[in-house]
Amino acid sequence: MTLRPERPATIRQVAERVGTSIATVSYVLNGKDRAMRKELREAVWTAARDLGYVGNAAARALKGMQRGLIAVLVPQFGNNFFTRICVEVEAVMRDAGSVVITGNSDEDPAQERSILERLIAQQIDGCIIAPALSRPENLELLARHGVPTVILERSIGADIPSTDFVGHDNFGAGLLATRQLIAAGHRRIAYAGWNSPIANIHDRIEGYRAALAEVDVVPDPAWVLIDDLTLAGGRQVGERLAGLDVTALVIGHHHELAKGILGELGRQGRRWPEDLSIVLIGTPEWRDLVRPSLACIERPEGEMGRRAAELLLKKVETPAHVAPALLLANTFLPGGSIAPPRVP
Amino acid sequence: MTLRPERPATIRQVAERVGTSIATVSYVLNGKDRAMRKELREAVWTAARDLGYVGNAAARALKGMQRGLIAVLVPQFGNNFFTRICVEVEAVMRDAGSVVITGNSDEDPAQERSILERLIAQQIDGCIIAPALSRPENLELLARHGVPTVILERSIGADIPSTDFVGHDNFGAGLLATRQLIAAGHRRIAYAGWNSPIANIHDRIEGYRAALAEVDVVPDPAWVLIDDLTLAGGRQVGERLAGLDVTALVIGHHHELAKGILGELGRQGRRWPEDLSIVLIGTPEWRDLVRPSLACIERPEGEMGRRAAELLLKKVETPAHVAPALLLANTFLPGGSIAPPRVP
DNA sequence: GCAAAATATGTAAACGTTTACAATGCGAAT
DNA sequence: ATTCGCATTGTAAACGTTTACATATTTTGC
Repeated sequence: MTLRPERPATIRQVAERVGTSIATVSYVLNGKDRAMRKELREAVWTAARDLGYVGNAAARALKGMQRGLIAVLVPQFGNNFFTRICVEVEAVMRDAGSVVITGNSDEDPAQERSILERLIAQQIDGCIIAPALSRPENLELLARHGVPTVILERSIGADIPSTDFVGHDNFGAGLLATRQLIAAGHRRIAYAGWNSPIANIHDRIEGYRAALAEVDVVPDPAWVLIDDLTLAGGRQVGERLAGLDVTALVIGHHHELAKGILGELGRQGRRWPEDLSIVLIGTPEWRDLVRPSLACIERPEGEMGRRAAELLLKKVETPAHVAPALLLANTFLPGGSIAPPRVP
Repeated sequence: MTLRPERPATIRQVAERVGTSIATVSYVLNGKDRAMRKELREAVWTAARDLGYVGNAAARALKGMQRGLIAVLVPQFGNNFFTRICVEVEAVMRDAGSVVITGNSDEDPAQERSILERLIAQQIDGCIIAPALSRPENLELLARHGVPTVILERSIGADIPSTDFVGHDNFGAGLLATRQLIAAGHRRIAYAGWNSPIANIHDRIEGYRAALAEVDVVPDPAWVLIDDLTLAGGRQVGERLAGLDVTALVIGHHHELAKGILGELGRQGRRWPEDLSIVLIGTPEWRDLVRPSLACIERPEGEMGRRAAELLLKKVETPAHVAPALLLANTFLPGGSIAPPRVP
C-alpha cells in the first residue's frame, strides 16, 4: 500500500507515460468518438488507472464546461422537511454525475446572500433555493450571474424571469386538514401557524377558511393563532389556545412550533383526542411515537426534491427552459388524534 | 432592475473599465500590499462593484490556491446526530470563507467511493468523513490524493497516517447509561445495539459491561440484543426483549432502532418506566414529546462538528499537522423513563 | 506506383487567475 | 545633466483542461 501525498496526476503525466499527446488522452478519457488504434486507447486507460488519474474539475470549468456542482440552499437545516428534499436532490444529482453543495441560510437573508456569493464564485452549474424570508435581491443575484435556478416551496413576491418553482399545495394542505376535522363532526376549529413574511405560507389559512366555509362556518378571528416558528412560539400558542372555545386544532407546521404546542398541552394536562382533536401539516420524525399517534398531512418531500432536481438539470442543459410552477399534492395520514367532539 | 444573464464579469473586464492591467486589479481585489495610488485602488473597487465582479474560484484553484471548498461525508443523512454536526461544520466553514459540500453515503461503501471520486475531482481543500462501514480503501483514496482529512465518529481498522480523528466517548456513553439504571436499583439490564461492522461502536457494550462489573454483575449473553439499525431491527429487538427477565434497558442508538423498539413496546402494552426503565444513547428530536420523557445520553454533536472543522482548517493550512485522537465526553439528560425496579 | 481518401495523431489557443519580474516615471543626490 | 532609488504599473508565464485545426500515416482505387 503506497500512499502518495504528491500532487494529483495530470492529463500530461498520463500522456507522457503512454508516450502520446495530451489531446489523445483527453479524447479517450472523455469517450469522444475519435478514430484511434485500439491498443492506444487501452494504453491510455491503464496508464490513467495506474496513476490514479482523476480529472481536474476546476480546469474543466475554466474551459466553460459544466462544473458538476449543484447547490441546494435551505432556510432550516434541522427541519426534516428540507432534509428529506435534500436527500432526494442529492440522489438525482449523484445519478447525473454531479455533486451537491448544501447551504443553510438559517432564515437570515444576509447569511443567505453571503452563501450565494460564495456559491457563484464556485461556478456552480445551478441552484435550488428555498428563500429565506422575502428577499428578491438575493434571487436577482443568481439571475444576474446567469445561474439556472429553481425556487423551492416558498414563493417570493418578485417575478424573476426564467426561474421555475416547485412547491406543494399549501391551500390544499389547509383544506385537507380542516376537512378531516369537519368530517369527524367538529365545527369550532382553531388554526396555529407561523407569522411568516412568506406569502404562500398563508395559503394554508385560506384552505382552512375554505373548508369551514363549505359547512357555512366563519371562523372567529381569535381562532387563528399566529406566532414565531419556534418552541417558545408554540408554547405561546398553547397558552392562548387554553382560552378558546374550540374542539379541534390544525397545526400548520410540524417542526418546532408543533413541539411547543404539544408540550404546552401536556403541561396543561390536556389530552388528544379527548380534549382536542388535532391534525398536523407536515410529518415529524416522532409522528407515531406520541400516543395516540397524530393525524398528519404529508407533503411530498421526495417528489419535490426529485422534480426540482430534474427541472434544474433540464435548465442547466437548456438555460432558456422554463416550466410552469409545479404544485404537488399532499396526502392525509390518519392517526389517533381525531375523535368526534364531546357533547357538552 | 437590469438582469444580465451574460457570462459573469472577469478580472479583465474590470481592468478595461478602469483602464489598467489585470495584475493591478488582482492585487487590489486580493488586498495584497502593493504600493499604489489611492485613487486607482478605489477606482478598481468601484468598477468591480459596478460590474458585479465575483472571482472565479475555478481559475484560482487552477493556480494551486485554496479552493474554498470543504466536504462533509456522512453515512446517514436523516440521522439528526449527523445533521447537527453538519450544521456546526457549516457554521465554522462559513466564518472561514469556505463552502461545504455535504455528501450522503447511505452506509454504502460503493456509493461512498463514487462520491469521494467526484469530490477529489472537484479539488476540495479538505474532507470530514464519517466512514460508511469499514472500508479503509476509501480513506486511502483521499490520502493518495493528498486531501487533508478528519475522520469523524467512526474508527476504522487501518492506520492512515496524517489523518485525525474526532469522535465521542462510546465506552463512556455505555458506562454512563448503565450506571444511571444501576443507581436506580436495577441489576438485570439489557442492552440493545446495532450489529455494526464498525469497531468502536461496540465500545458502548464494553462500557455497559464495565458498569455492571462495578456491582459484580455479569450480564447474561442473551441480554445483549444486537440487530439491524432499522425500524424492523428495533421491532425484532422488542420482540426478543419480551422473553427476557430484565427490568431495564439501555438502547444504544437513538434513531430508527430506538423508534422500532419503543413502537414494539407500545404494541406489547409495556409502559416505561413501570414495566421497563430505559436510557437512550443519543438525543432524538422527540425526546420530550413521548410521555414520560426519555432519559438520554447526549453526545456533544456541536462540539464534535466544531472541533472537526477547526482541525481540518488547521490541516489545510499545515498539511503535516496531526493531532491526537479526540474523544469528547457525553452528558446525561435525566428523564421520566427511569424508576426503581418493581419488587416481584 | 501514385493520387486521393480515409484514418490516426499531434499542436496550440483559450478559459480566468496569481505573481515573479520587468518597465516606467519622477524627484533627489551627485 | 547624469545617475540612483523609489514608487507605481505593466508583461507574461503558469495552472490543467478541451477542441478546432493541422499534420502524418495508412489504405484504397486506378
